[in-house]
Amino acid sequence: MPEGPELHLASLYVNKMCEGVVFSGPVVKSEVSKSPDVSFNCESYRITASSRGKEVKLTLTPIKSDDDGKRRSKVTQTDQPMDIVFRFGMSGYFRFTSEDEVPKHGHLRFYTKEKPCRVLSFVDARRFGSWQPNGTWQPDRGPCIMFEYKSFRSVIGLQLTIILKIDRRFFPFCLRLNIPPFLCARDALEGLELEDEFENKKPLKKEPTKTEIPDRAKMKGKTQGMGDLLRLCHTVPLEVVSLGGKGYDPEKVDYSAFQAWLQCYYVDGMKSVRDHNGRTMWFKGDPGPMAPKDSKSPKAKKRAKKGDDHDYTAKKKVTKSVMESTMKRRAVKKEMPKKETVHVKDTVSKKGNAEKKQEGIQQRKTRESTRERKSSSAQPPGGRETRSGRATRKNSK
DNA sequence: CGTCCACGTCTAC
DNA sequence: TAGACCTGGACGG
Repeated sequence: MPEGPELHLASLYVNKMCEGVVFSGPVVKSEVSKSPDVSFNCESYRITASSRGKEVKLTLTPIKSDDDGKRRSKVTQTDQPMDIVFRFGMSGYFRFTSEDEVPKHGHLRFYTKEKPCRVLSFVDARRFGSWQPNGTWQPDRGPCIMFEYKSFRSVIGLQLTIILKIDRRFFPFCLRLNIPPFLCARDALEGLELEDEFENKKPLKKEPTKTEIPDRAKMKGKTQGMGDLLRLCHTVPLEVVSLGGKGYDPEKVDYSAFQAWLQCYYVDGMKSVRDHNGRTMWFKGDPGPMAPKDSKSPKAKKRAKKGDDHDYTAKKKVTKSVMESTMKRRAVKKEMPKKETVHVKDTVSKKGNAEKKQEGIQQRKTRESTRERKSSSAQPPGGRETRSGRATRKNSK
C-alpha cells in the first residue's frame, strides 16, 4: 500500500472502477473502526478520487434527479458534495467488488444503486489508516513528490541544515545513484541547486542515463549523480505510476514489471541494515559513514517476500536477467572513508532482535492477545468485526 | 503454535 | 524517541 505512488494509483483505481457508476444510500462504517462516521446519504451520487502525497481524497457528488422529491421520506438526503480524505496507514487500499465479495476489513463502504449492487470499500486490515469527512489536504504535510516537485525541492533545500542522515524515503533512489544510504545528507546534497536544470526539459522522462548526469554532481567527487537525488524522488514515483497501475487493477496480471522496478528489496546480494528506528534499509556496497554502529541486519537471507500485497497480487517470478540488468547500472565504485564518528545511537528499538530480556512477560501477553484475536476472527465479510472486551496489551517497558 | 516482520502516524514519558 | 495501535503472512520448531 502506501508510500508514494501507490496512493496515486489508488485514486486512479477508484476513478477507473467508479466511472459512470451511480452510488446510493448511506456510507457504511464498520463497527470496529475508530474513524468518524460519514453522514452522507444520497439517493444518487458519484465518486471520484484524487491524491496528494500520502493522502487520497474521495469526492461524493450528488446527482439531482426528478424523483428526489418523492423518495425523501424519512432520511434527510444530502445534496451537497462531500470530500473524504483518507490516509492509508500501513495497509489501506480501495477495492470495488460485488456485495458478497467485500473484503474482510472493509471499514468504510459505498454501495451502488444497481440491483445486484456493488461496493467500493476502504479496506484496512491493521486500521492504522483513517479518514476525515469534509476533510481537506492536511496543510502541514510536506509537498507531494509527484505533483509538487518544485516545492518539494525547495523544502528539502531549506531543511537541509537539519537533516542528519538521508531519510528513509530516499533510499530506493540512493540505490540508483549509488549513494550510500547512511551518508550524511549534507554530503549527498551539497552543491545541489534548488532549481532543477532538467525540469523544463522533460520532468517525466525516464531515469537519466549516465551521460545526462551533470558534471556538477561529479564535482563533489563522492558519488555520481548526487545532485539528482531529489529529481529521482520525483521521477521514480512517476515511473511506478507509468507502470500502468498493474497490480492495483485486479484485471491485470502482470506484476513482473513492478517487481523488476523494485530493484532492491529482497534481491540477491543486496545488503540491509536497520536504522535506529528499526527500519530496514536496502542497499549495495558501502553503507556510508553514518550507518548505525552495530545494528543487525534482519533476516535478509531467505525471505522471498511473497507478493501478497493486496495491490500486487498475481505476482510473477522476476527473471534473473531483468534483475541483473538493473543491477548493472551501478557506475562508479568508490570507497567512502570509514569514519569513526557515528552519531547514530545504536539503540535496538522495539522488537529488537537483540533484546530478549523480559521474554516471559512479553510472551504471555502476546499469547493472550493472540487468543483473543482468534475468537473474534470469524467475522462475516463486510468488516462486521465485533470485539468484546479486548485486553489492552501493554508492554511493561 | 510462537516469533518476527511489515509501504505510518500519534502521544506520552 | 520509545511504545501503542492492529492484523496477517512467512518461517522455525
